[in-house]
Amino acid sequence: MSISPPIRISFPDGNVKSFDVPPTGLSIATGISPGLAKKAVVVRVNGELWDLNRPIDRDAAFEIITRDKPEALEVIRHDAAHVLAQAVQELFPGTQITFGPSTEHGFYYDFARDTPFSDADLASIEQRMRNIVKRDLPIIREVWSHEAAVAHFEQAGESFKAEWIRDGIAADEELTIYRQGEAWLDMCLGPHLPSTGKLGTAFKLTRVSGAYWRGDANNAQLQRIYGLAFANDADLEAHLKMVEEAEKRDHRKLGKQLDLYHQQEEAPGMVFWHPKGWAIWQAVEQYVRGVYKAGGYQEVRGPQIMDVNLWKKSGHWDNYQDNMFFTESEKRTYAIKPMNCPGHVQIFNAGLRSYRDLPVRYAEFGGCHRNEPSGALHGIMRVRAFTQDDGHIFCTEAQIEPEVTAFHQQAMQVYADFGFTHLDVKLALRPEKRLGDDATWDRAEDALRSALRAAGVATWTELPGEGAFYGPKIEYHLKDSIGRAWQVGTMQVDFMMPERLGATYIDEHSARQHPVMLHRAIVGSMERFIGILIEHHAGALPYWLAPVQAVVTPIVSDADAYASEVAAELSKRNVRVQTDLRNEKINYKIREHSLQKVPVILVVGRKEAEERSVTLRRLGSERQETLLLADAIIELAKH
RNA sequence: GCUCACAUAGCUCAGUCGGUAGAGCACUUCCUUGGUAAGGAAGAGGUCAUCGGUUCGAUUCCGAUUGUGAGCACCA
Repeated sequence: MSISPPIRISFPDGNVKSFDVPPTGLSIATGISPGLAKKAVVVRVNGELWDLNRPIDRDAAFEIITRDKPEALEVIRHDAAHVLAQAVQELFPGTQITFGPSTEHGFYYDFARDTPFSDADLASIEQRMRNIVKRDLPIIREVWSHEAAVAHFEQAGESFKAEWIRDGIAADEELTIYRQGEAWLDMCLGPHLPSTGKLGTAFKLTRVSGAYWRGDANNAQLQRIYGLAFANDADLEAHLKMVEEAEKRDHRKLGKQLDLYHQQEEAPGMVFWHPKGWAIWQAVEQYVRGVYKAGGYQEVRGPQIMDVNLWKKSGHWDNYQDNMFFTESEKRTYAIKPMNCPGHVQIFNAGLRSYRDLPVRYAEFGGCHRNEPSGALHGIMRVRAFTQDDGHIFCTEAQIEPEVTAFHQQAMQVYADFGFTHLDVKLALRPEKRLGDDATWDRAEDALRSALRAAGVATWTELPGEGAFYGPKIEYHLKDSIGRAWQVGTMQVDFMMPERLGATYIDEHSARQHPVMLHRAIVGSMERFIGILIEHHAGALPYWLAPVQAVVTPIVSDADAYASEVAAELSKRNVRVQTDLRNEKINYKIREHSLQKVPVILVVGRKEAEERSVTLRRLGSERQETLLLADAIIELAKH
């Protein structure tokens, strides 16, 4: 028997300890203190997370990850997924396991089973999970050969697992199996907790839904069970509270409560804007119109329908015919426009352009219709009829970078003006189905990268395969009240469309050239953006966006005439103001207008009518402030 | 589009193990003129999403359709 050299373990504080026999994370932790061993979830070995009971067979930089660390939470959640899988297989034999990762707040696991899980099943599955935790089954890591694993899963009737090992795992990749107790195992990269008891009680199954095997709609439909999991009960409780609060901000709920818009069965995915909702729209539109102007854009307007041949030329028909609406007249088929760019190209083409004219910037509040799949519709965030703050810049290749940089800065200013400080910047790269050659795509993608750098963006996420069929794009994403991210702005470089639709300009050598086309939007869809605004501000829009900025209400009917006069004066200064002359007590009216999120309530009684003053109360404050009418007008007319 | 769930008054919801329905708020009328988050009384309001089946009888059970919700897929 040869004597192996001692194993050197170095700790984060710089200490180094030698072991003659490979220690485990748990044994090292126990050596330090039993308390630490109890709190330990996994260990970090040379940067990799390892199981507590996996022998450390090499010299290593070593760190103990306790339960309160973010990395530990991920392990806990992943473990919950495994416990869920075991519970389901114990209760419903014959159900196949597939995958079950951790998520932002918990975990899910996808199962293959003919009968759907019911809500009642969910409750009994959760009970069984708690039972498995109580049994405190040891979780053990084993390394298997591919053949053994395939044989095992096939014999067990787990065809999805067997398929994944064959197709999804490289032959030279280490394949690990985690046993959970005597009878249950799953293939998994790990790491895991040392036993199911360590999972604790802070988990909860939330819902069951469909998902596709390997994320492809052509594959088998699986059943996904979602759950929440946290390190302790208090965190789970806090999360549930937060979700409850977030649901109160849902734009669909607030849209109804604040009487902003409605949707109905006869027009799925379309919006009926009520006066108050449309007032918000107008405020946003006026603001964006100013942005167009400041950015050197000329506002234009194209037709709503155009001959389908134009859409065949542009390539939209090939890619999106299933998602386009068509109409027909006198034996011609027209497409209801799903985009504004071909229209803008027609306007560009209507005259002879010189290189001296470039860049040409067109903008439009362009109404578009897209026949989105029914399952995609969501309030006013994802609709079939929407309006883009769309713009197209026709320019030379050299002008791309300054144009993109200027756009980025303008976009960030717009988001800040609307109260958004945090947003994600992404760069979507060439998709599989695309126009143009790779060299052109290389140039387009690099142009966007260097423009982002020039604009001072330090980090962005690159999304391979997510670009438009005609070019790569920068995307700006905001999150809704329940954490779902929505794309708002975009900037896309397009070398294809001008050529396809015959856009040219005359260069300095009198030669015809195709310009580069930049597609850009800042708020994106007006509908979606207003939905996000409603949620972000929980319905209490800032004064300049509020549909009703002020309500004037008398205390006694003797002051009705004065209240109307105050409202008329404010209205003259373009304040969106209403009166409330109803025969109700002031408490009642204050409550109602406060719930309607009106930023300013002006109360007038006999005293104010005599003094020609108003008593002003701002939303969110109980403070009252009496001002002379003349001063109040100046104050409220400031937008 | 796929899986599952849901659809009752303007809104939020209850209810009917099959005998055509109820509350609160809102609305209308009357009383009340009240100083900063709900004053009181009376009244009116529903083909229980649509279409079909089972049944003596369907809002209730079954099926289809439409729409909505969650997730998946999609998002020019």
